[in-house]
Amino acid sequence: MQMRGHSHHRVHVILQGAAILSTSLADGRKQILRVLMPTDFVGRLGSETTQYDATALTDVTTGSFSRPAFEALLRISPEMTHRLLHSTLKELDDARELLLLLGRKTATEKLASFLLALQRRSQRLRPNRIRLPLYQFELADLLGLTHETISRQFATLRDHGVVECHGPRQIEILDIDTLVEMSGGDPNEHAVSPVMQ
Amino acid sequence: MQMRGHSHHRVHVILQGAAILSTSLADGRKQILRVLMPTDFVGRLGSETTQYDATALTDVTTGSFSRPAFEALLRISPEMTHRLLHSTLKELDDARELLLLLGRKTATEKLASFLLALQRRSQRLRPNRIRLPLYQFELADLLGLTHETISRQFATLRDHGVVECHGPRQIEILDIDTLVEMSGGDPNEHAVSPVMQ
DNA sequence: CGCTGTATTGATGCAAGTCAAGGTAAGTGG
DNA sequence: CCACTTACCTTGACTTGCATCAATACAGCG
Repeated sequence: MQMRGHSHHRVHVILQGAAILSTSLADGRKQILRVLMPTDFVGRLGSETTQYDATALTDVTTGSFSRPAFEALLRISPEMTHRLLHSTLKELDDARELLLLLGRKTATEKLASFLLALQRRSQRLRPNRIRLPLYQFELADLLGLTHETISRQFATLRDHGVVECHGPRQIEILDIDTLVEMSGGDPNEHAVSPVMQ
Repeated sequence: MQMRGHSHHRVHVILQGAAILSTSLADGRKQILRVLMPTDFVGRLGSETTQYDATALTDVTTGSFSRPAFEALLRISPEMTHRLLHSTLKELDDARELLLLLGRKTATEKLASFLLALQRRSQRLRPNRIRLPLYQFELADLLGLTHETISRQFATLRDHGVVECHGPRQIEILDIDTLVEMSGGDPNEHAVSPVMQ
């Protein structure tokens, strides 16, 4: 699957597999905006103008609506509208987390944060063993780095015994406390008493 | 106005004035997520966990709902739900534009892009005269730079005759073509023919 | 076996950060 | 009115984290 700008004015839902949503500049610099997972929507839901690229990471199966059909569905079903609203709000929160990462974190913190977010998300048999959905060179485009820097950051994580790599896109977290330390911390951990003036 | 984490589980609507929505790391590094303008919503709409800071830039008047009251409103009024959905989708698009800027643009491109976005938005008497809603040091926290870098970028824009500064937070765009050139361009300008495999 | 695509590692350069010292303009109050 | 403060901006010297460029390694596979 490779789509430019969600052609045909259709709305898609990811049913199985993973994909990435990205945008890029004229000279080829690319920024991945989101890793799309099952239940995620893709398409021109809001503005008529903004277009993104969707690229499959694995085999993907999707459901698909024409724009008018989708709008009719929303008109008929408040239930559906609420679900879409909540998933959009979740996407917005995820995007904002990424804004902080891209704008203010160092390379080390970026990778550590990403790995922790991934671990939080994926509840697997062995929780410290995670399958990376992306290659290192794709990770670079998600974290706003080069693939060389990603490789070097993985190397230092390995050297410090924080993670272990088992083949490509397969890593194991050995020392999660150090990883948390290296991540620069969550924004919400320093929550202070509510104030309003 | 200064709020930490939208206390009281309330939802607010900006009616007049401007504010910023931001988040920050434990050590003080800060990322501005959005400049809030009239009609923007603030509050814990989606997740129960994520908290942001809202800070007024000017005098601000807001409308306010308790969380249950707001949820009741959404249940009763599909009209309202649709409006909220659309504004959330718009916020998501804005956030994604900022993701590209933070992850992949240079300092020059960041400032140029910001000024162009500002000009696009604000339809004023003299279109090339714009009031910056933020001080330079706040701009730094929006664009993922330091205030020194912002100042230097303004200096080079001035030196090249692209903009002129009339007092703080008041600038005039003299050469919009060069500014567009310096902005690195829009992601959508290189749109290719739609493909889907 | 030799591609092709991904990852590693080293050498070097530079954009932006850091540190530091003013500058300017708008208050404030003696 | 003028010292003094406060808040924002500017500029310079220096440092550094990450990018860039380049070479090599490695694994899967047709």
